[in-house]
Amino acid sequence: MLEIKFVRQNLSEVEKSLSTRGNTADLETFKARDAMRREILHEAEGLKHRRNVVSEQIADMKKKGEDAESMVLEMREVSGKIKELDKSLSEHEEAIMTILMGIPNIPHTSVPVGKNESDNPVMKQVGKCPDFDSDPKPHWEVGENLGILDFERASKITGARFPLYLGAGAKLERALISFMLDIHTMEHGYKEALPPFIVNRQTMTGTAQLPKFEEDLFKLEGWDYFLIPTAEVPLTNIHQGEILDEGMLPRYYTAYTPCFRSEAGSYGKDTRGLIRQHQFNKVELVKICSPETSYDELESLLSNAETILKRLELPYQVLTLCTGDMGFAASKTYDIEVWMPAQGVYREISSCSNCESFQARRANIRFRRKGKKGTELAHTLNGSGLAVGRTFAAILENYQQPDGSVIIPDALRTYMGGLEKIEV
RNA sequence: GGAGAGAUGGCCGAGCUGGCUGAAGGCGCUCGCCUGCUAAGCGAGUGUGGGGUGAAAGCUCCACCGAGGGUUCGAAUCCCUCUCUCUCCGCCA
Repeated sequence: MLEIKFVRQNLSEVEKSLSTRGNTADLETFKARDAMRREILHEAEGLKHRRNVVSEQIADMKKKGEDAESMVLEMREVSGKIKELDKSLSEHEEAIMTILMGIPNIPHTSVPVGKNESDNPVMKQVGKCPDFDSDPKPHWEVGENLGILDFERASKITGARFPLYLGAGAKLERALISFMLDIHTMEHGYKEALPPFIVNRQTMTGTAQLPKFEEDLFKLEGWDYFLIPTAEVPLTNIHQGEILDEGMLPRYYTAYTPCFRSEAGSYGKDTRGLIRQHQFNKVELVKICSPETSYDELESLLSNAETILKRLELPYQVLTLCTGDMGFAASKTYDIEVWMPAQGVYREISSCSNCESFQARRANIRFRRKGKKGTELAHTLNGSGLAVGRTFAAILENYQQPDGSVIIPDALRTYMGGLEKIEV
């Protein structure tokens, strides 16, 4: 959410930034409601002041045994008026909130303007794409042939877009999770968390999944609770409503969680394999920091995620998302895409964003500078480090052998009990 | 699931027979004094959000005692609903 004052004072800038993202908002209504709100607020506060003063007089008079009946009658009327004003005030505030909640973050000045994913500039490409004598198989074929992935039985158990890992496959997924968490906690300084996988409405609103994107979420029947679509949600909300000491910043958190997404509107996309599932595993990185450090923190967050791919020796590229392709809460986002040889394309495996104060304002995450009065909003960042299922898929495709087996990347072997190769 | 107790400022903790209580007292923290050092002691200050005014410091007003409603001229204090925490019983991984 943007600051109401900022929107009030920068209407045209907000409108311009919205258009580069391909969004609109009812700023006319905002302007009108905002003006009315302030007018009513002024009147209501004046009456409340009068009520406070007169109530004190009434107390004095009663103490002296004097008759205060006429004042009581007058105040009865004033209180009625206040009640009316407060009601209309909250209506305006609700309407303003609805508009404000629907406005995406303002892109950072360094973000390239563009319409969609085809306008995302490639920043760099790392690693060498493997050569294959014959056409490489897609990961679902590799996995099913090895008996480590079973989509048919998964759909029997639940339905489409759920994974079933078996044997060395289940173990590989678990190994990847441990591998990623160990690097982030032991080498990059993140604190490991194991948060709830179900969160309430306020938490979902804090990180901006709500109110706008409710249809993307799984909601529990009979509860105002939701399955998390990413660990970004519980991790960023750890300090929801808190005022942190400057010395506590930056906070780095990492967690493995399953992620649940309804994938509404993606029918027919990536129907095969691990790429687009209703449930998938992810190791997430979250940072909470002071505003002046957040763009440096974004660069190091990106490099923390890249480390995983480098250690696994998987080829990848990094893109800067253009204004039209960025997520709702982000000011700037880098995507990491891993090489998928069977399709001959790079696929997103991590998305690293600086949300500046956009989420912090909603989740009320503030900090106090030493020796300074007042509080400031923190900046929040998040990134995948990495999407585990997609990493699994990339390993199957990049490390597949002509005989159908899959070599385990060196870095992972200790996590696989020394296993060097998965074969039938 | 049944019975009871509670939720107050950074923390602890009064107030809860309604009216100078934004809130006693203590701890912590900041600044100053004192002091071989440290500790102790003394003095002052120390919440958040939102209006108005001002270049700013500031001044001023409104709101906030878990959340939301209600009663009242007036609510931290009374009533209702909800959430959470704790204790006991039951059930259970």
